[in-house]
Amino acid sequence: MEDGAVKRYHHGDLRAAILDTAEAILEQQGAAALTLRAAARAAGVSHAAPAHHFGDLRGLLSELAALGFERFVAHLSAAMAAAPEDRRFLALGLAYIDFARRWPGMFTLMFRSESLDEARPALVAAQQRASDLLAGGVSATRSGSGAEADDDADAIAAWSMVHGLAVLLLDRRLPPEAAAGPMIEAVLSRLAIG
Amino acid sequence: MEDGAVKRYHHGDLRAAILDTAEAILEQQGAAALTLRAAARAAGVSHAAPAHHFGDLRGLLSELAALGFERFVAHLSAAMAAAPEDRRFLALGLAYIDFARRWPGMFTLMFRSESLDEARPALVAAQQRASDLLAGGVSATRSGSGAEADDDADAIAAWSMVHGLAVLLLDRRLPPEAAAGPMIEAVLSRLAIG
DNA sequence: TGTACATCAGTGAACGCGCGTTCACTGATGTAC
DNA sequence: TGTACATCAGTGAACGCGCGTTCACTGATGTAC
Repeated sequence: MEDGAVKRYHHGDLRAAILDTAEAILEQQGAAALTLRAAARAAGVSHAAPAHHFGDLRGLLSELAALGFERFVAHLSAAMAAAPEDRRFLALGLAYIDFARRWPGMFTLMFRSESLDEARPALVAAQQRASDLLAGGVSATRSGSGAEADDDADAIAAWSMVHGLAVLLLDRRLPPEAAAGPMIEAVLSRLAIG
Repeated sequence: MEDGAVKRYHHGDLRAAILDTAEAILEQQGAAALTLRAAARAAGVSHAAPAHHFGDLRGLLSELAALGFERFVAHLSAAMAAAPEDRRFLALGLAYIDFARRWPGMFTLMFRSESLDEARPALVAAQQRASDLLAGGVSATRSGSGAEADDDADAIAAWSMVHGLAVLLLDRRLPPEAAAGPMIEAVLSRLAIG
C-alpha cells in the first residue's frame, strides 16, 4: 500500500489480495501463523475485513485450498501434455512431487488439513477435477489386461507411492539424495501395475 | 482423582500421568486441543505443573512422540515375528497401517508434526530404533540380487507406498473399501522390489 | 445531466477467551546426624 | 528413634498476548428516475 498506490477505502479486489497474502504467510511462516488477523494485516486492511469475504478462517483456508487444487491440476496437466506418451505416468508422478516441494505449505493444507470445510463448493469442485486427472493418469498407463477389480488396487498403489514419497520428502524423513530427480524416477519405477 | 483415591499434594508419577492424558486429548480432541493447560486440567493438577516435567509444550509433545515410536517398534516387531518368513514384509506393511489407524493422532504427531523438537534425546533414540526396524524389514525381503545402489530406491519405494497409503487413509482420501485388509494386501503387492 | 437513495465494502473500538509464562509460596519427602 | 534441614513437586494468582467475533459506523459505488 506504500508503493505509490493511493490508499482507497474500497480495495477493488480485496478477496483476491487476501488469498494472495494468505498463501505467502502459509509458505513463509507456516500454517499456525495464518490467522484472519494476520491475513488482514498483510493485506493492509482492518482485521475485520476478511470476514466479509470468507466468513471465518475455515472459509478462507478452504477457498485457498481450492485455488491450490486448481494450480495442482494445471501443473500436472501441463507436465503430462509435454511428455512423450510412454512417459506420461512418470511425468505425472514427477510433477506431483514437484508441486509438493514448490508449494509445501499449500500441499499440506490441501491434503492434510483438518481445518478445511470439505463441503465448500469451490473446494469440492476443484478436488473433483484433481481426482479425475489422477484417475485418468493411472488408467491410461495400465496395460488394460487386468481384471476389473484390479483397477482400484492399481490406482491406490500408484497414488500411495507418489503421495507417500511427497509427504516423506516434505517431512524431511528421507536423505537429501532422495530428492534428486533420478532417484525419484528409480523409486517410482518400483511400481508394478497393469 | 475422584475415584476414591486420596488427593495428595505429590502425585507420585505425574510425568507419566500427564503423558497419558495428553495422548487421550490428542486422540479424542485433536492436536489443536492439546495444550499444556489442557493436559494439566485432564490430569487434575494445576496448570503450571507440566512445566516442571517438560519445560514447554514442545517438550511434552516430543516426549509423547518418543513413546509413540517405542510403541510403533513394538507393534511392528510383534507382527513380523508372528508371521511366516515369506510374509514378513507384508506383515510389516499391514502392521504399519494398523498402527496408523489405531492411533491416528499419535501417528500424525510422530510423522507430520512441525511442533516436535527433533533434537530431544528420547525422540532421537526412539526414531532411530524405528528406522532400523524398517530398514531391516526391507533388506530382509530383497532377493539380494540387485546392485548396491538399488537398495536405497527399494527401501524408499517400499516406505513411500506403505506410508502414503497410511496417510491417505487417515485423511479419508480413499474410499472405505480401501481400508479393508485384502485391499491393502492387493495394494502392497504392487511393489516390485529386489 | 443531475440528484436521491439503497447497497455494499471496509473501519475501528470493544469484548471475552484460552493460552504460555512468571514467581513467591507451600506441602511432602528424604537424608544427615 | 528423633529432629533439623535441604530439596523437590506442585500451587495459585497475576500478567500480557493474539485471537475471533460483534457492532455501530462511514466512505464509496452504482442505479433509478
